[in-house]
Amino acid sequence: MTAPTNTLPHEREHHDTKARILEVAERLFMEHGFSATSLRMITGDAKVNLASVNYHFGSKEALIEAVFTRRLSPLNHERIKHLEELEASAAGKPLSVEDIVDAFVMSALKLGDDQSDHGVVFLRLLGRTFSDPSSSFGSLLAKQYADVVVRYKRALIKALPHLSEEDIVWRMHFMFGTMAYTNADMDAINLIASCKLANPQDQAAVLKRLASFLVAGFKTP
Amino acid sequence: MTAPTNTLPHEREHHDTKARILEVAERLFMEHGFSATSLRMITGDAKVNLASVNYHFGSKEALIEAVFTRRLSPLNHERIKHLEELEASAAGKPLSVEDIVDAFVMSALKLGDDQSDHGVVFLRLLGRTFSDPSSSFGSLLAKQYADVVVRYKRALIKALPHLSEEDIVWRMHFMFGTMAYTNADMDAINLIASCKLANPQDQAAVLKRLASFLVAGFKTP
DNA sequence: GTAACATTCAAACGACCGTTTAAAGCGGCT
DNA sequence: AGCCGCTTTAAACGGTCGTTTGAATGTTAC
Repeated sequence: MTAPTNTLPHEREHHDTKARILEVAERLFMEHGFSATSLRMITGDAKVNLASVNYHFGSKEALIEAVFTRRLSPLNHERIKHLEELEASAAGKPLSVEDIVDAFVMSALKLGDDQSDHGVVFLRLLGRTFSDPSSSFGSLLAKQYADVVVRYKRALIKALPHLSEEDIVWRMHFMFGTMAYTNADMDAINLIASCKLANPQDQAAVLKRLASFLVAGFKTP
Repeated sequence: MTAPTNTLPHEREHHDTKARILEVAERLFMEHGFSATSLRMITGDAKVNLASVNYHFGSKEALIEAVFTRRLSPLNHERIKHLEELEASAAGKPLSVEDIVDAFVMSALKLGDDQSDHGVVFLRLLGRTFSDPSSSFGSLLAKQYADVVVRYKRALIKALPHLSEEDIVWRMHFMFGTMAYTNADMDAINLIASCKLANPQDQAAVLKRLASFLVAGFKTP
């Protein structure tokens, strides 16, 4: 039909249109949102033909899904792997809240598959999407996150046995929210600051602060 | 020119078109986002003529601004008033973190000017907008929040003298984020839950949980 | 009544949207 | 050579967008 089959004809003759579309789309979606980013903006920036998107992905919505699964799936697999390693070391004992939150938050840093800040760009996109009402991605995100949620919830229940499940659930909700927003609107910090910040874009340092903030929230009785 | 002058002709003959536009717009913006909500959707739901928006507000963007200032301004004034009352009672002594966070978070509940949940609807819209990249509202929100930020920051610095200003700023950033997301995506909680929650839409109870979560985050060394 | 004003209305404007089409380009193959 | 997939291209499609227009409608003041 249309999409590339398994046979890769000559792998990367004249640079892959598909990959460049994904990259530019990710950036523009992050900058302008989904419905405000037109295919003409994407194909224009990527210097490919307008019809390429529908040829390679089928539709704009399918492109959005592709942008997501490309990054979100590795991220959540990393989160699960990270947690499993902790559980293996603990040998049945409950994990510390510190370790659990750390695993969830810091896994985001290991997204630097190839290049520098691609992972961070995607994190911001992800944060913005969590509160984007543009339908249908809710179920997509739900599916992608389902396993992560189940496992971290189980670990937190074990780590905080004095809390009810309802408490755990709400605090996880708050954690997701803080995480999403922190990455989404990193510029807003300057609104609050009005003083020079040491490392306004040192992701690792920010996430460390975030983690300790969240740990304290989880631990409160 | 176009907009209604100070002279109010007969106050409310055939119910005010302008008010109904504002109300419907607020709801639809919340449900679908800004760029995905068309003026035809708004005027259709509000049962007013399409041109009414441009007649009464001038443009779509001006309508969005109107939707915001109508609700956000009273909210932030309430936050400031709440904080000032605490400070008056304290007579120069530092406030407790509990009181400060409580004032910020709970002020949202006092928005029920006239009706039931209009305030909550707006809170969700506000949360979604915080991470909406649709430009220009950044400066609008910044202006609306400037005073609130300054005062709460000052109060928190006094309440937590052992923390650096940088710590305070980041934790306020986290608070803003958690607050925004919590109200924006109240449905996502069901994704995490998979167990029956006692009060999934009792705003007051949720905000109480949120406040204690945030207080613990602020207090951590 | 009528002039002046404020509001509503149906219709149209040009611009941009996502998508489709049909032809052209191009590498690998026999 | 010629054919065959795959990919790119330019152009157009129908539709929706925000906005504007000019006439109709109501409302107030003299």
